[in-house]
Amino acid sequence: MAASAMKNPLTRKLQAFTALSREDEALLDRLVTPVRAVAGRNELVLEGQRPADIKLIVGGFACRYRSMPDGRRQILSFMIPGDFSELYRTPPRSMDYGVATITACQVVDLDRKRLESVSGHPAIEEALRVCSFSEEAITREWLINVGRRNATERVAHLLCEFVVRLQVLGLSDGHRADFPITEGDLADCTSLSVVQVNRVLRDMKQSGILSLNGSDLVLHDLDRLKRIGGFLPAYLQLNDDFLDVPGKPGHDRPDRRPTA
Amino acid sequence: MAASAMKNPLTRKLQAFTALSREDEALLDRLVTPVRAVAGRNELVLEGQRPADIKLIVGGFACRYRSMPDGRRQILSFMIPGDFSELYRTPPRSMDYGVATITACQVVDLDRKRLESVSGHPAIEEALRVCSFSEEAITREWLINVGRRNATERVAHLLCEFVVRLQVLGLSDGHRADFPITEGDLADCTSLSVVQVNRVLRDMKQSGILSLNGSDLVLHDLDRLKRIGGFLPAYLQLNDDFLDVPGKPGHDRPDRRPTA
DNA sequence: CGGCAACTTGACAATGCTCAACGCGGGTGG
DNA sequence: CCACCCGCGTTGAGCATTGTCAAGTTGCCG
Repeated sequence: MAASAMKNPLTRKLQAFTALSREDEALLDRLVTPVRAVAGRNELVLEGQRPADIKLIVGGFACRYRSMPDGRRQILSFMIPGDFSELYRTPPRSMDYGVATITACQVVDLDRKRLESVSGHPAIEEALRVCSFSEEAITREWLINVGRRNATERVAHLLCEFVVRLQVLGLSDGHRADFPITEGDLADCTSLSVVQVNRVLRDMKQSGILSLNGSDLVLHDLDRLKRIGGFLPAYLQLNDDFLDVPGKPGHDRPDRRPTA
Repeated sequence: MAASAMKNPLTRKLQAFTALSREDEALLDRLVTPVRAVAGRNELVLEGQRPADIKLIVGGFACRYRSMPDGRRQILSFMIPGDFSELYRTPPRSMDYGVATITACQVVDLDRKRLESVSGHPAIEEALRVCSFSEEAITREWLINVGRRNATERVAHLLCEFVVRLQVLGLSDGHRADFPITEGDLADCTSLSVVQVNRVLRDMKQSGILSLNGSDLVLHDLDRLKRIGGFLPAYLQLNDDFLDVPGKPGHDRPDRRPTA
């Protein structure tokens, strides 16, 4: 696993969907460069515009969002390392959402032509298609989350999804993660008020489900959290390696964290 | 419009995205056959399954949906004539949603191979890509709807979207439409209770915004409805023919408070 | 004519929002 | 170096929107 920790986040993510050859990996390595640093709380793509190139996050967290006329914001999806601002299809007349960093990010500006260099590499193309489906499924899941789950369930589901996605990248062992997301961000994801998010987190801390000091998130009782949120990870379309084996309460996978 | 009313709904929809040649139209005509009749309230694709072929609706209304453990249902999108159950990409391991008819429908069962016969027809491929983006944008819009709009706004937005989409197919003049959707269906779309949907519709009828007798829907004050719902149709990615001319009063910021 | 699905309405309950206030820490400018 | 400020977190009180429950009507179809 030490070698795999060196892989770039895009490769890691796509390998969670489909097996890739060494040539595929080499091509992806070439794609993920040059990297540009962007501070936190910065716009990457403005709402309603049609950016010249596609942004690929390789470090840090960003989000797609929409602003409401009254100034409120709805986050449409989290973007974590390995995620594109647009996915594998002809761009539309104009984007219906914006993209902004949450934390400081490392970003690759991908010319659309350059992204097409993957054509002729069926495994990568297949992985990108599954990736595309996975993202749509996440949006559907968020619609369910906001529409049909109460405050506690929403936060629980969101945390479960987040940690699984990080685990794919080797950024979490499935229980602990660096979580620099503010309560305001969580509120914008779940369509709750900041106050309500705060209360939900307080209750979860008090019942020993999780702890959150600064940006250090620890999920002490992941199974409980999954049950609360009704989290069933099949929609993420991941390989079986990343999905739970049913019946195992504490499925610890040793050492996914490079430095701790 | 008489000749164009003869076109099949798929052709009409795709032409709202991109211009098509006569050969393209002929190909699409061949695709939309044979047609099978399905009664209302019937499953077309079961949740969690991976159907052998793609369903294309050519008549009637259907929906994508998810069932919750407590038996409630969330409708993820309306399917109207011209809509596919899956869109233009490699199918996933399993579907995270089901597809069911709402009214009696006419359905084409499309072998995946057969759908690939459009390759080599760039205009159709382009239209399908835009179509795909449009559908995703609709899902995002629904997430906004459920997350950030109150009951009146949600219903207003849903009705606006529905009528515009029907207009593209020639199934509405933009003000009147056959609307065989029950209040229960609307509740499942908007994440409201049936009771609340009923109250919203009652208020709208009383304030003269719309009337609804049986399945005959008339929108008397479309601009007001758009303002209430904050409906801005750009996300549908339609040709300018189908979009509002800017500068009309309908483009103000939406009313935040409900009508009464 | 009976039955069922959809629609309708009122009364009540609850989930989560708004408002307001305060703590805390890191950064910044004087 | 210190004071201030701003973003973030925290908490309580009151209340609005919407859900739940219950009951009754309508209308269609067999």
